[in-house]
Amino acid sequence: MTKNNKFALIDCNNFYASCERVFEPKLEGKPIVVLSNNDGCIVARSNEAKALGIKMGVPYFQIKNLILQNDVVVRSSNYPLYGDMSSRVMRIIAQYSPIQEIYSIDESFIDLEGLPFDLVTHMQSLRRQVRCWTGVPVCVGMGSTKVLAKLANRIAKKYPKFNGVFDIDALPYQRYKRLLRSVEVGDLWGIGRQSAKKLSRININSSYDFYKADIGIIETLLGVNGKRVYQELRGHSCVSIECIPPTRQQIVSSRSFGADLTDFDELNQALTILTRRAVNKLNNHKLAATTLTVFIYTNPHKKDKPCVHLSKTVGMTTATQDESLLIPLTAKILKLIYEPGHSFYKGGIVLGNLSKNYRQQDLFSMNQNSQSKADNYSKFNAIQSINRRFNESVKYASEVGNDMWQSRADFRSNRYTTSWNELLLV
DNA sequence: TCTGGGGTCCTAGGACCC
DNA sequence: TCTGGGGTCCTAGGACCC
Repeated sequence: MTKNNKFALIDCNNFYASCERVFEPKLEGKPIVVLSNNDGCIVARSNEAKALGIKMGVPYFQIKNLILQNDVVVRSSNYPLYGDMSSRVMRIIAQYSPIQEIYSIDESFIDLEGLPFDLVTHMQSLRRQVRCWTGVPVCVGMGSTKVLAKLANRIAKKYPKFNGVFDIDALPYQRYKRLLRSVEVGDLWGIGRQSAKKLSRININSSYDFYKADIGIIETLLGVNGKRVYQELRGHSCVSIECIPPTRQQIVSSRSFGADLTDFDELNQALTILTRRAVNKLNNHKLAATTLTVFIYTNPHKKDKPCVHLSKTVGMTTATQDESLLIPLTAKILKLIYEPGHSFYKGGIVLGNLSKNYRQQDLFSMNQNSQSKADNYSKFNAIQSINRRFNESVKYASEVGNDMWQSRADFRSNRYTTSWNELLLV
């Protein structure tokens, strides 16, 4: 290690559940769960819900009884609300360090190295300010590597005596050792279920077992990623902060449908709308794509029916961001892969091989009537600006249909911060 | 009846080249 | 009987993250 790194990980506590509470304070102290799209699985739980033994990721229908018996409050996920709350939290965090990485919707790393403050006090004031300005509770973990900051955050959350801020570097070795013994290796950042299983076969179960292990064995078993975690756990920083998000490689837009679909037109409606969403994202990032993948799946959980994965990728000669090309192309690909007789439960599209959108011309189409190209381009722009202003009011015919594909969201709260019609009433 | 969505990176294997 | 060595690129699948 050449320099003394110092990272902090700020993580919102039970983020989605906390966002719901901000706008419904009567939920304070009650068990809350938030469901995934289509009200399928549990994706967030308040502490009270965790205490009831509700696990992350379990299907909602499997624990419906438990939920009813314990008066658990259920919410469908409300991404416009969470996304907006997240950006408010992130802006506050940014004031506490010049170097910030927004790692996920509810987590941010900042670089604390060289800051002329007492770091624990500095982070306590961050916590207070986020809580006070947004209503969202956060905890802060500090360490000389990202893996250690993550681990420290766990401790900050778990033990109230630290008041939400914990610096793992401050521990003397004996206590650090004890801490590692109490954490399963699979709870380290970067060690997932499969790796934990492999490690368990050679009697590595706790983080301390992992810490003590031979680096060669770890690399053989887990590859470079495992080796990185190992080194970070020993205080050698291998993963740096990324202030600028790397250009994305692909844009995915997919859904499990509200009901199983068998009909071509129903599938086409769903995929058209999903394509439009992906294209909007593409344009927001000022990117263009050269490949388009369309896929439809039957439900793998239904054991009595064959599990069918149909998909096809096509490449285009030039990178495009034009929905008037991509939407018909989706329909064309769907026609190629579609097989009648199956019940499809999920589908989507992937835009791949993304590049910066320079509106580059195809070398081989230079001779084409450039006037028709220009017409096409201005039509595309006109539709886009109308849709931005009037809420997606110009549609493709294939976007209109029976809406059978629409996901369930039976328990959605209001979009309090992003929709005029859904403001909080006082 | 009912089982998320959106990403990244790594690795192994195939195709291809000289 | 006997079938090189070294390299690149692409893709599919696996593992991980939230």
